[in-house]
Amino acid sequence: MARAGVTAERLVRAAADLADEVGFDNVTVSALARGFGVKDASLYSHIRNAQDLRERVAVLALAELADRGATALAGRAGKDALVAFANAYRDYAKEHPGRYAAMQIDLTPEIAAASAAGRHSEMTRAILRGYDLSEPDQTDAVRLLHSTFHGYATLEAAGGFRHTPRDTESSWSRTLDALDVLLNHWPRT
Amino acid sequence: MARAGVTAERLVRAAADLADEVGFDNVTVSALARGFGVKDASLYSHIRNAQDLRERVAVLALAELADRGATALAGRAGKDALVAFANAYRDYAKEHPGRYAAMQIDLTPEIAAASAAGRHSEMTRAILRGYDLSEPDQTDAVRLLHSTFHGYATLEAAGGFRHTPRDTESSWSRTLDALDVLLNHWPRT
DNA sequence: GTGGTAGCCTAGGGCCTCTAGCTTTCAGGG
DNA sequence: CCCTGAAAGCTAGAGGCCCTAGGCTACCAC
Repeated sequence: MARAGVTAERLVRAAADLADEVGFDNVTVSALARGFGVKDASLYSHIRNAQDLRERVAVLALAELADRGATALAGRAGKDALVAFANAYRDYAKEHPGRYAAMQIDLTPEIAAASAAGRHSEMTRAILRGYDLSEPDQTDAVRLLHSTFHGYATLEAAGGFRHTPRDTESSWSRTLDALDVLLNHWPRT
Repeated sequence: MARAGVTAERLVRAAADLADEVGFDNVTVSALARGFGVKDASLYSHIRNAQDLRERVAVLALAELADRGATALAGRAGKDALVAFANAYRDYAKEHPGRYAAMQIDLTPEIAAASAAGRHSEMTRAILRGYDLSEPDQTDAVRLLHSTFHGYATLEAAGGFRHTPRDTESSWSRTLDALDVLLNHWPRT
């Protein structure tokens, strides 16, 4: 009975990789066990259940994306920061569709609080320092930016833009230009 | 052997209702059969398989939402149209989370073409008639609007805005103001 | 009445989740 | 060098979901 050397961490990483390959919905405990050459039941000493596994993948993805965002923001301000951060977001979604999908599951407040989710809001807020916005406009703008990034990434990944000839790269670039203009012309209360 | 009177249409409608109640991911052929007081296998003469069922729910939701959008747009133009359409979109997502989730699955090109998906783009484009935009800016703006509506609706539904005190209603209203400003100041090429 | 068809059924196989309880490996202390 | 306890795996098995194959039955049209 040779040990496969399974740990919770390796398991979650494998699950994330599998998600990127076959889709988050198709990640199963059984498939994962097969990948490690081990029986399904053996994995339950590392994870509580399938839901737990999914949540861990979500937390991993949130942390990875937060790191990328932080790198993108480093040393940039204003539109530069906006573009760099937005690209980090979209690129991650394109490179890691499974991980990105995992991020969308509804985390319990406790898990969400312990995750990197907060860093995402902070960073989006940091971008706005390059623009002249005070509360509550800032919060509204954060929500708009986050919505737009997320919406664009998911719609593009789901092929929602395929039916129009216009290439998504140019559209994305223009969308960022537009958001920059928007933040500069934010309607005052 | 009393007949339960199952038809594909009633099945799809029941699936959609169930999705709104327990979440789209938890809609199962078995649960649906139980609801009709019928065995699982009996449903397979009405639907091809579980995936087929999901697609039909998606198509139903797309059509319903398109109808609401059309009603909202009737007799309105400019910002009025923008706000009415956006609200129709968001309200539908709030009232019918399961149906809304169904709309996000990746439809095959054939099914997508036969669905009301095209009407959605058309309507979004119609809103832009109130603003002065020509191609390719129009397509880019359509994508931005759609992304933002969709992103806001999904993030709000997933509770992504819960951690900030600011109420989502006001944020939404201001977001629409901002989008109106944006369309009026769209960066020219 | 009598067909035909549509609606339901039983039987059964395959995959996935998860629990319970047992065996083996391995590291560290006596 | 042996012993032992924890960690890593295993088998068995129950339950749920998906789906196919093939048979029965209610109902409508003629």
